[in-house]
Amino acid sequence: MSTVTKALELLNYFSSETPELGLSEFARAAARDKATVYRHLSALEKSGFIEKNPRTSHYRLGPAVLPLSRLREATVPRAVSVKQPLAILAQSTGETAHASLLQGAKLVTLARQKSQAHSTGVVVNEKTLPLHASGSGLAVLAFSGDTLRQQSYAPLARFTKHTVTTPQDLEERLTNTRKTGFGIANQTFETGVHGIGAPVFDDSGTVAGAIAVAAPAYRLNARLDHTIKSQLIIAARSITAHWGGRVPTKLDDVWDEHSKAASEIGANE
Amino acid sequence: MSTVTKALELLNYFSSETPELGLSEFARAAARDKATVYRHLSALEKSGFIEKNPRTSHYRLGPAVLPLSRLREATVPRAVSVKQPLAILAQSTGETAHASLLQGAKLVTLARQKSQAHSTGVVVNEKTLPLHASGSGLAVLAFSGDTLRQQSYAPLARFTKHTVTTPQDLEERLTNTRKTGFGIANQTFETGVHGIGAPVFDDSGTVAGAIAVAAPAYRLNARLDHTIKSQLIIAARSITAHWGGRVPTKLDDVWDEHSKAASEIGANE
DNA sequence: AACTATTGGTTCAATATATGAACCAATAGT
DNA sequence: ACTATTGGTTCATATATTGAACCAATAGTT
Repeated sequence: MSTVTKALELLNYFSSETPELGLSEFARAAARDKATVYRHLSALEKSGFIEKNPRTSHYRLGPAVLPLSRLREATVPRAVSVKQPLAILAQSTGETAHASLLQGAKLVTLARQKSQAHSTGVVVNEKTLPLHASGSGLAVLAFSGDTLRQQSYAPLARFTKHTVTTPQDLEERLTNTRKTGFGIANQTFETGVHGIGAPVFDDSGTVAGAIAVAAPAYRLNARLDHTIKSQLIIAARSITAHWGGRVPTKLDDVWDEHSKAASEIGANE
Repeated sequence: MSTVTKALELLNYFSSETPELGLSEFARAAARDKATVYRHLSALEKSGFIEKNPRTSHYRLGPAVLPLSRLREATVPRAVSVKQPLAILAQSTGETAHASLLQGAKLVTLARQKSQAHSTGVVVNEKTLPLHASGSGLAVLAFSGDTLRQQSYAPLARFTKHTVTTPQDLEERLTNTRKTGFGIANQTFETGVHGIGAPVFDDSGTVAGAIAVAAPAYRLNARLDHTIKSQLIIAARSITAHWGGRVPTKLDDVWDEHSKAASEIGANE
């Protein structure tokens, strides 16, 4: 592993729960020598990627990331093209909509949108989504290469009593995801929360992220399930197009099936 | 210079004008060996800080900067506390308002707000502001340490025929900035554009950035000048407070002077 | 169609750079 | 007053970084 990679890896230890870390904490977390970590942190600080909290003398993210993020968004617009579909998704389903970006083996939040329809709703926090236990994660895994899938096997963390924790079970869910076109996380990440996710593709020709709708499990009936899935298809297709990607033919067909089924149900009502 | 610093420095070669660069371009720009640059770029790519455009195989900023920027803003809110004062600034002056962040020896755009008052207005592009030739830059330089001032001397680039290009002239302007509490850039950066800037401080106890109003030179009369300065004082104080900083006592007094003078003028009208 | 210049990427010996154990001084906790 | 922790530094050792030379593949010229 190159020095640069090791240094940049340190940035991953920041999170909304621990936005600041001391030198020793870093060294412990990264399991590296204190002197090494110190030099890496100093280098990052010099470049403005981190800075020291003048009061605690702990390290926190620095201002340099802001202009980079602006420029990235100007170069490759992601957040901006997600905004509208996400708003529609939240509004039409009456639930919380969420868009995430695949980052190496992590699924990070890009944007989210709470609906005003109900007084109770799912609150999404800023943590990265688990690939094996969230609707978005399953959607991404199911349509990504083997490399990512193998990485995600490593330790299948348990979040609730419904979390899948064996590679076999996971593989089964992924097969199901490919068959239905949706990643289903029925209380596998958080008890009481039912998540449904769909993959989004970009110009690299691979999965780039996912969108999902999270609803309180008790509110999810057949009708809502249908609404969510139909709206997810629309949103996923729109975002994929904006990101310069193409929905794989197979998935496209599966989603078409769903739309047809939906219209039949509509006819029966 | 550490390897990490050298690698991160490469990110500075991205700009809104050149959002993508090839390997050879990078090597030329950074004046370093191609092999070295290649490894640095590969390391950055591995961490998601850059990615290759699948079509051109050139490098561009990667998705990793987005979540970092979100987290930075969640940890140390900057953009969010600038938004409202900037909007008020633009509205009350009828001109373009701009907020920037001091990043090493660079002044990068944090946010901007165009006013709707006039059909013509100053368009601010995304480039970094020159320290010696912009209102914001002078404001920052005047209230920052010697280290930064010396760095900024290096090559005083000429932008217009009014640009100051000698250290002596610059020092004179800085003295004036300290005396009046405002950085004045009358067509020193762009012909026809008159910029007025004020410094903003944060919890580090030093200048952290600046806000400025840019107006077409022909529109700037005594009255508008007064309005802009008065509003800048309000905005700069508000933002400084939100950023956890304190306006230096001397500057505070100077600004108080201006307010008093303003009320006198008001009385004469 | 042959020539030339340029591109992104790779190799390997030379060496400059990163590493970590031991060591500070300064707080914080007991 | 003692102990454990903190952020930070030193220096010989080892290892990762460096760059000249070298690819194969396009792109531009003649």
